[in-house]
Amino acid sequence: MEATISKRDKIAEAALVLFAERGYDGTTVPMIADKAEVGAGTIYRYFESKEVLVNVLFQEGVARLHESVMRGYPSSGTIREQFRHIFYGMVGFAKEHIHELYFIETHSNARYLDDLSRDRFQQLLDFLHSYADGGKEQGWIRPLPADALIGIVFGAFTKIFTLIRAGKLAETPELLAQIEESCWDAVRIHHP
Amino acid sequence: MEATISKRDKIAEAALVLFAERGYDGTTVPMIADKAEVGAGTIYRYFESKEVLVNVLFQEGVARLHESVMRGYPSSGTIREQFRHIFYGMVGFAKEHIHELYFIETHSNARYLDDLSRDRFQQLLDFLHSYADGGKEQGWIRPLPADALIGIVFGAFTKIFTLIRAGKLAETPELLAQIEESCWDAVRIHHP
Amino acid sequence: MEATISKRDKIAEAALVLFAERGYDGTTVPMIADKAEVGAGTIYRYFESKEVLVNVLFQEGVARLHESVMRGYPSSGTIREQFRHIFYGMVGFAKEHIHELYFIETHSNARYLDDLSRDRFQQLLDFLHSYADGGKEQGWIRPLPADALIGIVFGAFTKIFTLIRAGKLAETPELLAQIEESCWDAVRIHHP
Amino acid sequence: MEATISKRDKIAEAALVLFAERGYDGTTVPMIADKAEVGAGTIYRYFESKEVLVNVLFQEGVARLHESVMRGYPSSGTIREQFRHIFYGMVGFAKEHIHELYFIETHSNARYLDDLSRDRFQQLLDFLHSYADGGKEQGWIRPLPADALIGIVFGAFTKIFTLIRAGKLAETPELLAQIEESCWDAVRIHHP
DNA sequence: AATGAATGAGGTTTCATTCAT
DNA sequence: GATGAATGAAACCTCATTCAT
Repeated sequence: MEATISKRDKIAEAALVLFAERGYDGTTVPMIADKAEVGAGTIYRYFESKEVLVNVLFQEGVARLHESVMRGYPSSGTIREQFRHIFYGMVGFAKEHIHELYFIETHSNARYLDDLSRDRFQQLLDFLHSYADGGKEQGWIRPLPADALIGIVFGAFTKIFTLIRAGKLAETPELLAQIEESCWDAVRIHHP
Repeated sequence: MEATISKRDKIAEAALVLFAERGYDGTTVPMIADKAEVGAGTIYRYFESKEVLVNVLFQEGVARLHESVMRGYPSSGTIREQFRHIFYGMVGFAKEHIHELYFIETHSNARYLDDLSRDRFQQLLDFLHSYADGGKEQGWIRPLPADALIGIVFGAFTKIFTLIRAGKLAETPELLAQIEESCWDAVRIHHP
Repeated sequence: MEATISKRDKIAEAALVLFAERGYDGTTVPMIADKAEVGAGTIYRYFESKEVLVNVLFQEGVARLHESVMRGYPSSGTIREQFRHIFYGMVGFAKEHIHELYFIETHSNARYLDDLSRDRFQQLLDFLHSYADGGKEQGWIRPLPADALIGIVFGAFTKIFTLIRAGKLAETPELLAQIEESCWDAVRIHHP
Repeated sequence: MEATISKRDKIAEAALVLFAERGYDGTTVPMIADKAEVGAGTIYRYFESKEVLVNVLFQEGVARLHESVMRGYPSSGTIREQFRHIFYGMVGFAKEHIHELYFIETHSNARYLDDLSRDRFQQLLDFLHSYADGGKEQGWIRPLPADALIGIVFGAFTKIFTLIRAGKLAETPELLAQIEESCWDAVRIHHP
């Protein structure tokens, strides 16, 4: 009665982990039910179908990631400060729920995502686009297409956290600081 | 006799594209048969099972990627030259078959990979590890764990080629040159 | 106390309509609960199971139909008068609850009817049998098996009321009078 | 290899009997597979879904019934002769496959019938309508709505064949002749 | 060698029923 | 008494694999 995790949340959590580990098609509803310790039928009281479930998880995840990146964004800070903010926003998000970033990354192009899911993800990309465009205009960021710049950082970052999640890399403040610098060096212009 | 070779290859090619686009679990054997324009039963003449098929494709892909990266490797060149060689080896591989790199990337941790597949992939990683370690020893590469360094470059690179494959980025020599520089800047030490 | 009675009746009424419209197997307990505006669990306070529910409804329906046909039966009237009485007894019953006759008709041979339900229905048939046999003995009714005679009238009658229920036929005293005559002509002997 | 009943036909036959005996919702796909002596999956090679199956059976049944009633129809015969022809067309159809008429009768208003099924059934009704209207114009048939006239005959007829199917009535030429006369008397005008 | 019809295990989903509130 | 969340057996359907042709 007190501090009980709701069934809905247990299901969502179990599904997220399994989708991240095995993919959507490799995860069965009974697997989710087992991990969440509920009956298989119970899942359908909270989510219309497996497809709706994955979309809800994706939308919620993207919303949280968006929020993590945006909260306290230094709109009038330097491009460098803004980059650091975005990076550590992603770090905070990834640390909070180690599977969620990987889930979003691996599912962002999935064929079973509905329009709303695609929209929400696009909104996040739009924000990053505007950051990249601003940085390019001010001459701090390389003159690459925004998609490429975002891809480089996002690609490198999620790969690193995948390694951390797999236990192949130990997450320390020092490592994160170095990765952050590495990513910044990947996108910034280097003046000789 | 040529028809026989061609049939096995049509199956392999169809399976590779589908696995890259829909994942292993999202691809059915009849789908592969349709795309390869063979009967479903024919697939089992060439591959014992769907699982064997995905492992064979993975092993062949990794072997080709390994070969692309290794051929003409400038063992006595500079770290910078070696980096460029590895990068353009990956480019050459990715251009040759746009789906194959993505297939390898998305399947390299899959639960259905057998020991041989994991081994072959590890051999490729080992080579990259030794490159990274050499670079660090000589003071050209950041003092990050080799896994992290490889992750950054591999993560960024495959993300970029995913965007190219999706048509969101146009592949030009200039773009590639910039990406190469960007990746190098991500891992090298910047002297003031 | 009145509310209690009303709740049982709301369930019975909702179930009857749904069983008539969708059949027993096509009707779910939640559907009945929705239509009756009660919780699904409440149904089980009044009826042990879905199967018990359909049997109770059937038995009550048959009892009411029997009653409608028997009340005021002119035991010493002519065969013609008795026929008219039975016919308008069925009409009265069907008008009182347009779904109930169809429900009885479509469920009278169902595999889930229990012995009591079959008995009650047989009692009604027995009464009609004795009427038919009497009519045949007196030379007014065709020398067909009683089952056939009853089938003809019952079959034609329920079909007509199905059309009325579906709105394809308007129920008027004139129509009913003609149908009554038509049914009588179907079973009586025609003297040249 | 010779005179083997095709799997498709075994499935169709098994499904028809079960749908007639237990209704659509009361029949499960495994039941059909058992009765047809095929694997459950085989059904889906021939019919897209259970719903498609019931529609195909309905359409084929209605087409055969229509054909039975129309073949050799005496367009220039008397109303009486035409009635006899239609009646014995139905008899021929019902005798050929004792379950099929009952299947059509009980499913003709089902919610899962598609537009084509409804259309085909309406075409049969249209033919009977035109017969009834012709008979009324010529003063041989009672001035009732065509739907009512058809309902009376169809209702009585299927009820009788249900009794025959259930073994409660023995089908003899004499019985059929009497039923035919009875039905005719139900719809014709009686001149004093 | 090549096919694709056939299979049944296992996938997603529904639903009669129970039971804590 | 009344509820509706929870359940798991069983529904419909898919698909990896086999095998007669």
